[in-house]
Amino acid sequence: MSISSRFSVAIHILCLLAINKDKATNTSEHLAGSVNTNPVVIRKVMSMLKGAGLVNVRAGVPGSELAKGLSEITLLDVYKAVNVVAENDLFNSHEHPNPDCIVGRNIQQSLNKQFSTAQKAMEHSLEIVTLAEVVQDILDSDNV
Amino acid sequence: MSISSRFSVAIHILCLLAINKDKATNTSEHLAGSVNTNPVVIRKVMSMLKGAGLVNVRAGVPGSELAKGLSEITLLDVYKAVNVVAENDLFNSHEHPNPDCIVGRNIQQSLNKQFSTAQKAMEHSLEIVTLAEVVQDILDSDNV
DNA sequence: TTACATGTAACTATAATAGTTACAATATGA
DNA sequence: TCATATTGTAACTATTATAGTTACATGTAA
Repeated sequence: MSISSRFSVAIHILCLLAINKDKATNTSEHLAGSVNTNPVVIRKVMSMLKGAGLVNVRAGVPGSELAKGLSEITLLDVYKAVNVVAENDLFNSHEHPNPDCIVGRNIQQSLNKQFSTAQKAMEHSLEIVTLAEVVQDILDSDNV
Repeated sequence: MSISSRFSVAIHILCLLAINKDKATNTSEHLAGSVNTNPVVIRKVMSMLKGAGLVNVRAGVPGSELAKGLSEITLLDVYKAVNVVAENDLFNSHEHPNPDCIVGRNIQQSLNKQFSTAQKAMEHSLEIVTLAEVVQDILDSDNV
């Protein structure tokens, strides 16, 4: 199991928009060239980012741009925008354990506690990083 | 995307073995009755738990038992035993971004850092909880 | 040696991902 | 206004993983 690459594609796109300010050139075709995928994949991700208020893009108008400052967008914002993991659903529990068994009738709530805590720990790690840091890291890496 | 319920099934099994010390009655048939699944599913999970040294079970001999003390088994041990998430593979990155683009040629290492940190945060959360706590929680819940 | 459990291969149904084709809807410049 | 180019989306495919199931070989012990 792995979290969908929609997330990494979304981060890639947003970094590109941050670095290339020339809005009109940021078409799905062009972005697809950098990500190395199909333009329709880009447009689908773009549609989700637009829904979350992270990018500006309009039907018929070529190109796109960030709708917020780089340092105002955390990795958690992007993660939620592209809907790769549902609320409290990183871990999948088996359903309908036997209620006639002490373990069966109590384990779900115990697991939910632990799983929820673990998921939150992961999400918190994404929350404390902004795209500004990721872009800076990319620029730094390229200048070595 | 969700992490396989093999993990929750494995925890369920281990809790049962902790509560029912009568080894011979812990057959895959019986465990399947509490988890509410097929005995073969139990045997597959059991095979992985055995491989990780968490349970004792032998071909031809009915039943099973814990191979370690409850407080010596963390949720991370179980998670690794059933192999639900590969090393550094919780997040799936898009492959082959364009090396002719500054973002394309640098984003993978930036993402790997962030994704690895997030995965470790989640796994650490599992590491600090032992099965002893989960079993105690189950017993407490049942006595309300 | 019989009975019964474990171990495992092979198959099914289901669901999600990533990519693709096709086309409608939209906006803009000539 | 119309031609053109792009976005938005539906519909389809191939691939992969999960969870469950059947079938049967293997192993143990009474």
